Amino acid sequence: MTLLLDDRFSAIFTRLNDYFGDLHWWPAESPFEVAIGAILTQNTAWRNVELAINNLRDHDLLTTSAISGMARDALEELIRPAGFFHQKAEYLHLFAHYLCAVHQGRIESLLAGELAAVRGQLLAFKGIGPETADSILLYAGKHPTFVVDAYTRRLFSRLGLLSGSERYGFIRTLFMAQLAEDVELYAAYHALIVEMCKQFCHKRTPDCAPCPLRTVCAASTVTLPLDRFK
DNA sequence: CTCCCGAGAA
DNA sequence: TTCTCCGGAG
Repeated sequence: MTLLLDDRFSAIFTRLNDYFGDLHWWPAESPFEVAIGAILTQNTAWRNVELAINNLRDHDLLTTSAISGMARDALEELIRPAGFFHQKAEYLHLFAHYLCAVHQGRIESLLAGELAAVRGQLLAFKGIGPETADSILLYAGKHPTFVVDAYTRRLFSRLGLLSGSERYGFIRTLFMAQLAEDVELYAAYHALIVEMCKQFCHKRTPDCAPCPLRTVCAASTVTLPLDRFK
């Protein structure tokens, strides 16, 4: 794949970072809690994930051994607010069981390997796809991998930098090729993209008028002169 | 492609 | 009532 350097990817980061500042992602108190959140938030509003995680925290169940040891139906009830609770309970169980059986219950042990190798191991789990794997790798494992989600596709297609239908791996590789290999940069950028879409770049009716990227956005409904990106 | 699912906003 | 939400499996 041939990729030409395009400073717009860095320019967008700068604009977002100037506007939103440090968002302090990922909101979690431990690497394993990051993984739980990453699985629970699949196609689910973070608000609902917080309800589920708080249920687990209130019962001191945010550990691999606790998750692994509890009954499936009890786990389902606690994570119910996060939706898709039957499958997510299975995913959490499978992951926690493995960590307890092979890594003494320490996700840090699994995440300690090389990026590509650990990524392959994560993707082998039922319930962990590319976005969930990259979220765990980046925010729990501090590995330099870029997280691509529906927000990334939507924002950058509206900006005119993606069509939106590219494969996950293509978009991930594109961002990593355009940016310095930096865990903090990748972590902050993904957080900024999420916040940007939650506040302005909504799916159906984007709020373009107050959007901090309106002057550089191809899809902005705000009428502007043609001096974009300068 | 369809299905999985609750919660709050529109 | 419908839509959307920090996707993934079959």
